[in-house]
Formats: sequence, C-alpha cells, structure tokens
Amino acid sequence: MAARVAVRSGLEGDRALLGRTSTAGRVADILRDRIAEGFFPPGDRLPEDEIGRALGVSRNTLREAFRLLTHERLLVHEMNRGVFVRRLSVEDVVDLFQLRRLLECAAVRTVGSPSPDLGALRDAVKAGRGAARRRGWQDLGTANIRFHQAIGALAGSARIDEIMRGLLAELRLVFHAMADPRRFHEPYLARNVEILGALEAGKGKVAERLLGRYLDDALAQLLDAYSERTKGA
Amino acid sequence: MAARVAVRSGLEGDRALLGRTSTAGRVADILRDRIAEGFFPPGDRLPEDEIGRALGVSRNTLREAFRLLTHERLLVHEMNRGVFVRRLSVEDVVDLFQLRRLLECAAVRTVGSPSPDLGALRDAVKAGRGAARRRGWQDLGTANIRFHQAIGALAGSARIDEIMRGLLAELRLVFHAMADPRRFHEPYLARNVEILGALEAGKGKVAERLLGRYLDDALAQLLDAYSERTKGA
DNA sequence: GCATATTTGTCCGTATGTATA
DNA sequence: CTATACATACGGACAAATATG
Repeated sequence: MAARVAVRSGLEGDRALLGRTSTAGRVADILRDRIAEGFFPPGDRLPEDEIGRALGVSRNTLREAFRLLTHERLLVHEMNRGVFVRRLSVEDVVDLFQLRRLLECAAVRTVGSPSPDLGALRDAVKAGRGAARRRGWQDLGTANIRFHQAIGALAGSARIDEIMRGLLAELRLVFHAMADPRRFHEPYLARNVEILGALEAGKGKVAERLLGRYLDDALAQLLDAYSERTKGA
Repeated sequence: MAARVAVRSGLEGDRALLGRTSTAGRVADILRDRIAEGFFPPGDRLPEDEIGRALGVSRNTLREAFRLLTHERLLVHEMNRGVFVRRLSVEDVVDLFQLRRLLECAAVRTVGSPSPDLGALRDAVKAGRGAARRRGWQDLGTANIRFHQAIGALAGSARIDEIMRGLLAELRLVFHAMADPRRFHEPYLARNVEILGALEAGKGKVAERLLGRYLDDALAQLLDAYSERTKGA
C-alpha cells in the first residue's frame, strides 16, 4: 500500500512519544480545552465529519471522545442530530451550586487545629494574585477554580475529587456567559485569602460560613448575568 | 470459566423492529443484570471473543457496551489486558461510604415540619417488608437500595440523584462479598422504619443521627466480611 | 405535504502495536 | 525469542433520521 502519510496535527507525534493515553482520550483533551477557552461556545454543534477530518481521527474514535465529554456533561447528545456544547439552564446552575456548597462546606467544616496540608490552596491563591497583576482574567478564573478544587480535596476522597473536577469543568461553561470577566473574578481573590486564613487558623466552622456566603454571592451574580442573557436562543 | 453465557434471543429481532435502543445499550443492560445478580462475580474477566460470540454481536459493539459499563464503574479496563468486573478495595468501600454519608445525611438534615414527599421511602419500606416475608434476601437488598436512593432524592437535586444511583450500583458489587445475605440485610429493615418515622415527624436532625449510625454499622459489617475474604483471588 | 441530500446510528473486517505464555 | 491473544484504531458499508428545497 502507499504510505498513508497524513498530516495529523501532532496527534500521532504524541502517540509515538507516550502511548499511555488512548487517542480518544487525547482528542477529548483537545476538545475540552477548546470548550474551556470558549472556542466552541455553548450551543455549538460539533459535526462528526468536519471535526474528525480536522483532527485526523476516524469517526469511531471521535465518537468515543464525544462519549467521554458527554459523560463529563460538557456535551449533550441529541438523537440523530449530533452533539452540541452544553448550554446550562438556570436550573442547572442552581443545582450545580447546591452540590458545590454541600461538598465544599463539608470539606472545610472538619478542618481542625492540626491543619491538614494547605499547600495546594496557597499555590492557587498565589497563582490568582499573579494573574490579577498581569490582568489575565481568564487565568484568574482558572486559579479560582483550582482553589475550589483544592478545597474539595480537603475531604480526602477520590470520589469527591472526581465530582469536583466535573462540577468545575461545567462551571467554565457558565463563565462564558459573563460579559465582564474582571468584575466577576477579581473580588473573589480577597475572599479566597480570607477563607485560607480561617483554615490556617484551624477554624473550620468560620471557613464554612465564609465559603457559604461566597457561593451564595457567586450564584446570585451568575444568575443575574444569565437573566440578562435570556434572549431568544 | 464462563462458558455459561446464555444467548438472549430477540437481540436482532428488536433491532429490526425498532431501533430505539442501541444494540450496545441492550448488551450493556444484559451484562449489568448479570453482574448485579452475581452471575459475573467481581474479579471475573470478560473476554471479548467469548461473550461477543455468545451474545451474537461483533467485538466493536461489545466494546461499546463495555465502555458504557466502565463509565458506570461496574467494569474496569486494564490497558491491553481486557475488562474485568470491578472488585472494590477496602479503600474504595470506605470512600464510597464517606460520600454516601455526606450526601444522605445532608439530604435528611434539612427535612422540617412540612415534610416533603416521603412516598418513595414508604414504598421502599413496604417492598422490603414483603421481601423479608417471602425470605427473598436479594430482593430485600434491592429494596434497601431503593430506600437510600429515595433518601438522596430528598435533596431535590438531579445531580445528587445521579451520583447516588452510581454509588448504590457499586454497592451491589460489595454485597456479593457477604456470605449470609439475610443477616446482612434483615436488621436494617427496622432501622429504615425508624428513620422514616423521624422524617415523618419532621425531625431531620434525629433522622440524620440515626442514619449516621446506620451507615457506620453497615460499613463496619462490610469491612469485617471483606477482611475475612482476604484470601488469594 | 413531498422528495431530496446530508448527517448520524450501527456494525463489520482488518491492520498494527503490545503484553503475556 | 517466538508465538499467541488481545486491544486499539481505521475505513467503509448500509439503515434511519433530519434538514432543505
């Protein structure tokens, strides 16, 4: 047969280097990034043929990647119509925050006098400060998400870690609805510091209260932006 | 080992008639039932060729079904080695119960004087009583699971419902480690009634305390059985 | 309402790389 | 080291549903 030399946008290069991850997993990684950065905005349809050709993978492999992302709730699958970037409803956002609140508050509540490892939290705060200084509001949002992932990790449960990862990935979809990312992300930096301080002092209950108000405010702000965006869609 | 896969007839017939459900989905349903009833015990390897031939589907289709069940954490996929029925480690069980406790206790804690709809809980208790009378211990376990699913539903969150569904499906895998299903399931029937009574009285805090002890005891009993079963496998 | 083209749903056969006996 | 078995991924075929004119 002739040499099937196809330009594969670096996909097979990765495979040659580290064949640990499957192709579908790598394709899912690429699409996840594209979605997170807003390249594929919520509501967009992702045609199999077009994207498969663009990434140089077969339909079967691409569909497997779609399945992975559908399971992460980043895509929705409509029968015989295709896959779309998920568009969260108001109820979705409320539900998401209810679970966030449950898990995050429970995670900090148990923190006591011998404080557990708070290194990840401090790193996230530091990254947030750097992003704010550089006026990189997207990065600030990322640092914020890292902070809350670290909060969830305080529970010391692999399952909770996984759920938090999923929740925060969905949250990224919501962020794209915010017209002014700076006004949305910047105020929470100081509140993260405050929560971290309470945790360092071993005052889990205080941290829980602060975190609860934090989440209430963030939800209210998001819903406000959502109601503004409620135009025909 | 398992040359005992019964060929479920009607697989191709359904496809010709109504393509509503996918073949892979139906295969997954069959395998899920087989796993839940203990026909495929934890640790069993599911060879593609053998099962595919027994069910009359191609390897690709079967792999699709495997993927669905892997997403549900009922199977584990070892790279280039095959799929196995998941065998939960002691740490897995502890982690599972930690999350269960978090979600279920939070769900009942908020129950107040105007009690929410407790119909599903009452139905589960009734089903459990019937199963105990018939000495159907497997059914009693199912009713028990339904009870706790209904408890999670009190939170009124679609996400929590889904998480609980997954947790309880995994729990089924653990039940198979119990040598005496009666002694494991029967005592909890009375405790379910007790919890339901507290909820009907609007005493969420009481229900939370009862539920917490319930889960502690169940976990201890399971871990006890697990340590006994720690022989080569 | 109808006939069209396009896209997706499903399944198969095969080639290639990898792990294990 | 060779051989076998298996997983991974590809491309293609056909059916069914949707969108389009």
